[in-house]
Amino acid sequence: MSSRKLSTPKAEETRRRILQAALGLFQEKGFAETTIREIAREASVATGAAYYYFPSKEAIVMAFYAQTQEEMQELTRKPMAEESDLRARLKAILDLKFEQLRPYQKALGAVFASAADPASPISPFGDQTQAIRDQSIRIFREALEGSDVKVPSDLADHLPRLLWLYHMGLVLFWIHDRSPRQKRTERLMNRSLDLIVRLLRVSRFRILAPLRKAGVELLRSVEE
Amino acid sequence: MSSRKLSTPKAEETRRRILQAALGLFQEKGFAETTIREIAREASVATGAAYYYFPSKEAIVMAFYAQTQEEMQELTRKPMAEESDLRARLKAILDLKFEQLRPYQKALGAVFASAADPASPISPFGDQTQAIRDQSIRIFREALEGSDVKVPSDLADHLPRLLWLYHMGLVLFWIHDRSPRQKRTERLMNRSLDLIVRLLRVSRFRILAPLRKAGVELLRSVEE
DNA sequence: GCCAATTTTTGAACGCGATCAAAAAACTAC
DNA sequence: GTAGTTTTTTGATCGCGTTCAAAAATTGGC
Repeated sequence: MSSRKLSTPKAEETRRRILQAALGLFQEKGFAETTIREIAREASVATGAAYYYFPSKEAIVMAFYAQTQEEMQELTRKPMAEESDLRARLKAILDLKFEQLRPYQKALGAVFASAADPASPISPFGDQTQAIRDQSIRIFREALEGSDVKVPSDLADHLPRLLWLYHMGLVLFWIHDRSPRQKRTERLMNRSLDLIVRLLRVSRFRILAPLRKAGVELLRSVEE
Repeated sequence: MSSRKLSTPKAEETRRRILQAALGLFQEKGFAETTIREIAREASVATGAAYYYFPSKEAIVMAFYAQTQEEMQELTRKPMAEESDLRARLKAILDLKFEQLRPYQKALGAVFASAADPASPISPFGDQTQAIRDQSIRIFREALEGSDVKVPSDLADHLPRLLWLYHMGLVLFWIHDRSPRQKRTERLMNRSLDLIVRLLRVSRFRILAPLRKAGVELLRSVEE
């Protein structure tokens, strides 16, 4: 994440200035179009200073990940305490997420671009993002555990990860969504939530047990 | 794709030399580590020549897409004529795909990296790759139509796209798969194929009709 | 075969992300 | 306060992808 063991003098302020300048510019012009030189200029430091605090341009995005994930942890606390219906709990998480990411929609296109490259340091699936990812998955675990839906235990083990993956897919769709006010994402979210909750409810039926078992086997084989 | 309206003198040969040099180097060292200067040197042309034939480094990858897709069209002809079991037909397609891509596994990481960026010209989901994508989806349509499985027509409309998406997911998994001889991908492929075929077989059951309908609604909302 | 028009090839130049030796500032112990 | 050490900042420098004006090669009409 950061290249420094945050030695926390007042010059830690510089780091914040650089991060803030970067996010502002990412928001304004996107990730690829923002140059390190601009970021540094905006933050009133020399070009090299950005590299003193962040090992790369992409690492700045990592810092952004971490920051938004911490915010999410806070933001979801209230709805998780107030609501017990699973659909409502999941919708609350997703709504908060999109509200939080909205200003960065354009910038995130380029960020997600690294999603699929195992070599990229900012891949949401890579080693370097594991801590942040785990924290994000935990939110879905809590959403499940505090809800009224009872899921077969073999399936329940995999559900938080699966829901996290689902939410990443939604974010990916949202990034591409050029419809007015992202109505298509809204529709997809509502319909997919319906389907998910219905699938979970029928997942306990005896007739579907062999199918469910095949599904769980599949999930197990993915998780090594 | 190509920047030239392939004026087809013998200097079209140059284009082939550049593409071949690029693919060789991508295979050897990966996409990001291969420089345009190297490609040009390997092809015995000046740096700028590469840009005369390909608008960018990424466009070379696009040409690679197109070429492999044409090969796939050829390669799948035989198994599609010989086999009628759906699972076997799908497995044949996937096996051929992985066999074809194996030499480029490392290079493809970087290629797929653009998958998620709507702005990237080489995103497999973007406008510029539509022709190639459609051709790829057609292979799955043929695999379905020539098979023995009967699928409800509302679902059948969406299946080729869905199977294409599934196959992209598998390729993505395969790129990340560092297990010996990609055994994990092999396992995931077999189990997911089992599940898909089973799901298709039960998709006609009356009891599941409402669930299926919800699923089809979901698919429809994605496809605008 | 010749010359004008066109296509192809060249390599210097640009701004980029990133690096690093050295300068400046901040901190520590006395 | 001062000297020595560490942290922070600087900007010149590197090789990269990409651009482009100009040179070279090719083509087509006569």
